[in-house]
Amino acid sequence: MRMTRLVSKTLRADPPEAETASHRLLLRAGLIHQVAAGVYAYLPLAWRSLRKIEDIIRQEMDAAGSQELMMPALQPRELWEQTGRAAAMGQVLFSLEDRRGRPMVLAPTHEEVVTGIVRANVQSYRDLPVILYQIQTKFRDEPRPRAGLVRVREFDMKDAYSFNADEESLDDSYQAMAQAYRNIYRRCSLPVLMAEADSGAIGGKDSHEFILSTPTGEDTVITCPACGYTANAEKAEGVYPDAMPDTALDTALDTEPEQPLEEVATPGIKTIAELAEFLNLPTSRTLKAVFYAADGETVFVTLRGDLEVNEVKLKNALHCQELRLATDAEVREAGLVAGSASPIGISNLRQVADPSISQGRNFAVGANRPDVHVQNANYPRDFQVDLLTDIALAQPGHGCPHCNAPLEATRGIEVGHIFKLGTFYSEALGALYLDQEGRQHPIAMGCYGIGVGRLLAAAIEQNHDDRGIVFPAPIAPYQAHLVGLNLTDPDVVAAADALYRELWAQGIETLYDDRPDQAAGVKLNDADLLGLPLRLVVSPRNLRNNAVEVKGRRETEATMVEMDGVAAAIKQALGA
RNA sequence: CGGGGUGUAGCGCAGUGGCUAGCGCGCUUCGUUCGGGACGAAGAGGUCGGAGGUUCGAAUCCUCUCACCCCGACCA
Repeated sequence: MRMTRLVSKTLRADPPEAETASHRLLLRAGLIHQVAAGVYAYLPLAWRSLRKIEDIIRQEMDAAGSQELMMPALQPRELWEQTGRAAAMGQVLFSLEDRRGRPMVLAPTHEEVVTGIVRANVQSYRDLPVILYQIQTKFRDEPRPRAGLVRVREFDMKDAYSFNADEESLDDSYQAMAQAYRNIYRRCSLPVLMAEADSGAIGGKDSHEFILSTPTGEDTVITCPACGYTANAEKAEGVYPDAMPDTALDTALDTEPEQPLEEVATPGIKTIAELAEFLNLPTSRTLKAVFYAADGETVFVTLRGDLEVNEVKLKNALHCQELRLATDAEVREAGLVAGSASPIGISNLRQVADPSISQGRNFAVGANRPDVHVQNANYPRDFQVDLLTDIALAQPGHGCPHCNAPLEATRGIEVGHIFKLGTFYSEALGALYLDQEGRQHPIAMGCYGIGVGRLLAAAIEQNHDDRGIVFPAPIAPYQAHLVGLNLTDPDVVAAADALYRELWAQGIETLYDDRPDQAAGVKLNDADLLGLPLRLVVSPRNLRNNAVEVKGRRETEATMVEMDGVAAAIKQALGA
């Protein structure tokens, strides 16, 4: 490709609206063009890169025994009513009407349609297992698109669906997909973490996310450096620090006898931090009360003062669709005193608590009266709860649930997610098969997603320097960036043109900076910005030595190669 | 949806009631330059996000509205 014919232009300065590296570089290098919030055109350079990612995905998916197909993005809304997901997805589901007024949606994912396809085509255990995949445009009306291609409303996703006779077979498909995913990321030069993840309201047993560690990521992953335990923070379990054996305080806490309840005046004290300081106690000797609205019902949540609520765990525990913090009005209406609320004496609300409330004794807690707290609260002596279950957020420093070593936290971008779905969709949509004995069963399903554009963004997030993108060779739009310097010199033009033709003839994808009127600095800076693996410079100086200058994007020093041997040298460099 | 911010030339910005709306980059033409973002000269390019209002007069003041960005609850 000649740069004089390339539609996109590089930007001289960073676009001010772009915060994250990938967003900034995608815009600046002319790879994407924004059309609306979270809606982007992929310009030719990006599209070449995306197609390479797709090729890698296809090769690995095919190798794992799955079959590619293509499903429609436009679907009847009715299909989504059947599984209840129209309501579950809410505003995220792009909805429209056709000319007859029939409700339609732009699909955010394809479980409904793919299950229908399998229902129509699979009747026997002999037809299973099946894994189907596509690479197709998805639509999600996200509340807040952000960071360029990281979070958008229209995006290309590789989505795969496995259909198996039983759980054991499902596990085989799941493992095959997990391995395919690892291969895909490795081939894209992306070191990912495979983290245990929440499987969402639909349920199912296993779920893993593939997270690329970057400081700008939206997700937090909890890892154990000792045993390798890795889980999304929303899913992760942690052993609370007080339960760890080596603090004197804990031993004291465990043996301390329960003391009688005692009111204490706490003027103006509203937060846990203030309370702990006022009473000269660690926050782990207080109880924290938080109020949520779960599908409209106000729920009273208690956990130890040093812990935070994991809303995903709470949502799963409550089996509700919508969970949010209760508003001030709802709190008042329920008769609660924000800043001094207490589970003691609450009888009109559903109460949920974390087991941490019984790790330790004689807690300080609110008194349900302003400016008063209570000391020496003990569960279950002083209050009861309707549900006692793990709803705490694992935090760095907490103990690993497997080996008790201190956990660490990492930010990252989710670049893939795999789920065991179980039989939710096959039951809702009647995708059944007959086993050897002629008995009917719902098909066990799994689903597996990779955001292709997000993967490109993540690759750039991970592979760049202060001069620009550093494309991993397998996903670079072109392999070589041929720069002609001083192209007003006919000899240089002739030599560069000839080399350009030769490289393509040798199968080396080459971008040719044939702009006649740009200064050397502009061209070299653009080459760094675009970040193709190899840069070749043809110039009068090099031509006098009958040589071409070759430099890898990550290298600081160039090497001179004889003109005749350039193609061979490039092939060797790219092969290595 | 809550909070914060921005809309003026292709891009980045200046312009707080007064003449024909400016600056830098980019773009066009000519000339000079030519290895890390050149120089000179001459040009082209604007519904000042949109609608309504106030005023002799609005990019500027008021009302409404739309779009986009950033921070929080969701996901590939």
